[in-house]
Amino acid sequence: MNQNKENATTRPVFSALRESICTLEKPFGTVLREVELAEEFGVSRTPIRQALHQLAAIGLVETRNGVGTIVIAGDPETLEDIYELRIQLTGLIGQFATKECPAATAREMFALHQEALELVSSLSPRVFWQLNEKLHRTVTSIIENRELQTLHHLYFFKVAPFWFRLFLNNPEQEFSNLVREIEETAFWMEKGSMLGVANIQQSHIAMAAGRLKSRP
Amino acid sequence: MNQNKENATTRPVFSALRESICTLEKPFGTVLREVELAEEFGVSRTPIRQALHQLAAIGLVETRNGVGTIVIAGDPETLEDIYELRIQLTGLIGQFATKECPAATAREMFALHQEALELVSSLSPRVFWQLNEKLHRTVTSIIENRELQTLHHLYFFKVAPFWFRLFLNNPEQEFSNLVREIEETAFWMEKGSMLGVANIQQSHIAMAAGRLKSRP
DNA sequence: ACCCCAGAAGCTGTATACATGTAATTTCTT
DNA sequence: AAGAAATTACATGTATACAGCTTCTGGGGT
Repeated sequence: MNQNKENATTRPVFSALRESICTLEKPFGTVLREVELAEEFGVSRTPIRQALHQLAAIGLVETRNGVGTIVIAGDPETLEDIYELRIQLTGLIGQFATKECPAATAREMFALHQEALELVSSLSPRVFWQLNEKLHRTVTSIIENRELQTLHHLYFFKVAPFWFRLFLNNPEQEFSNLVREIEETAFWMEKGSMLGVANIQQSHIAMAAGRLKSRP
Repeated sequence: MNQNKENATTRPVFSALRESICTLEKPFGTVLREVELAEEFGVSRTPIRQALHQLAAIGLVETRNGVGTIVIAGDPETLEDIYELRIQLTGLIGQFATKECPAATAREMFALHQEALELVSSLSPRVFWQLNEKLHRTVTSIIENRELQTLHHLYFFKVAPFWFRLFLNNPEQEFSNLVREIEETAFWMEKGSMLGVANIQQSHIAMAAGRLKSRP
């Protein structure tokens, strides 16, 4: 759950695999084999195994003896459970956020909005992913309760495979939604209403969940 | 986070260590050494390391290169964060619980109450731990959202070291509190009000948090 | 007497060899 | 020819050897 700073070898493997999974480069059902990954990353099986175990711990993969490690992120069965809980968790941000919005954070969000406006025409999946991650990290930083911070971070990656699928199906629409989300978040941050930030985040997550439901 | 069913070797080590930590047999600051544990459990370092990594993933320990794995469960610094979030999570049970209380579950809780009444005089730490765990498992079973179930389970173990310390300081008081908690939970279960169950749970957790604050 | 640095001891991190589990394929039987 | 049992190929699980990092200790310089 806590992804530790730790091991210089395991950490990059973990991050790379997590991103591959969230961006559907390795979609639901993909089988990951330790020896293959070991050769790919140029390390032994040991750190690969550690990374896979960490991914299993946060529920992105499942390891089966004699078979392999299977990607279970994006499992349609658990879609509703994950989104419903994430919506509630996001609502809690309002209660556990900093009273005031640090000026630096608001500026960061405005800068992100500018950046997004410039890059929106690219429709690049990689850019879309990076903007989303930056938005997420900035919002997370205003949470003062470290436990909620950890959970919010965790569930970002749990829902990522779902909304990334939405993006691939309709890049223009989702990209413009993202720009609006960033804009509205920046607005409430400047106004200093952390409750507003939480509500906006909650709304966008709930709307994404709705779009997923309507088009499976 | 998910404690997998998995490995026949790693799993028992993980469970045993988790219980040792939660019952303060290995209190905050204890250093766990892989070779020692390996000899103690009669296995190699490999499964021990896996168990320790799992414990680190759920935030009960922290591994430092060249030093050892240190128990950080019960860290006074994070006490407030953990309890505040757990209180909120427990409140969510009301929204995500089964509509009706399964008759078997209510009966289980009544049986637990009887058992608790019989065993209360023992004041045994082990009994106290087991009753608490049973209460927890039964309450968890009425949660229909699997993600919330996982989190509720996770945070039970995260706060365990704190209330177990309360118990050791004042066994009679805490044992009688536990019996009341079980009794009240059983009452609401029989009434069929899952919201009532959630509220009772939330109250007792909040009260425990209060007791911890007043006597550090 | 005190401080600083070097070196040894002991820990975790990584690599690799071996054991065990799973599933597909092949072969033998009917 | 069809089906079931055995074998084989290949996956993860476990054990162990070696490398790198921390910390403590002891000796020498000031």
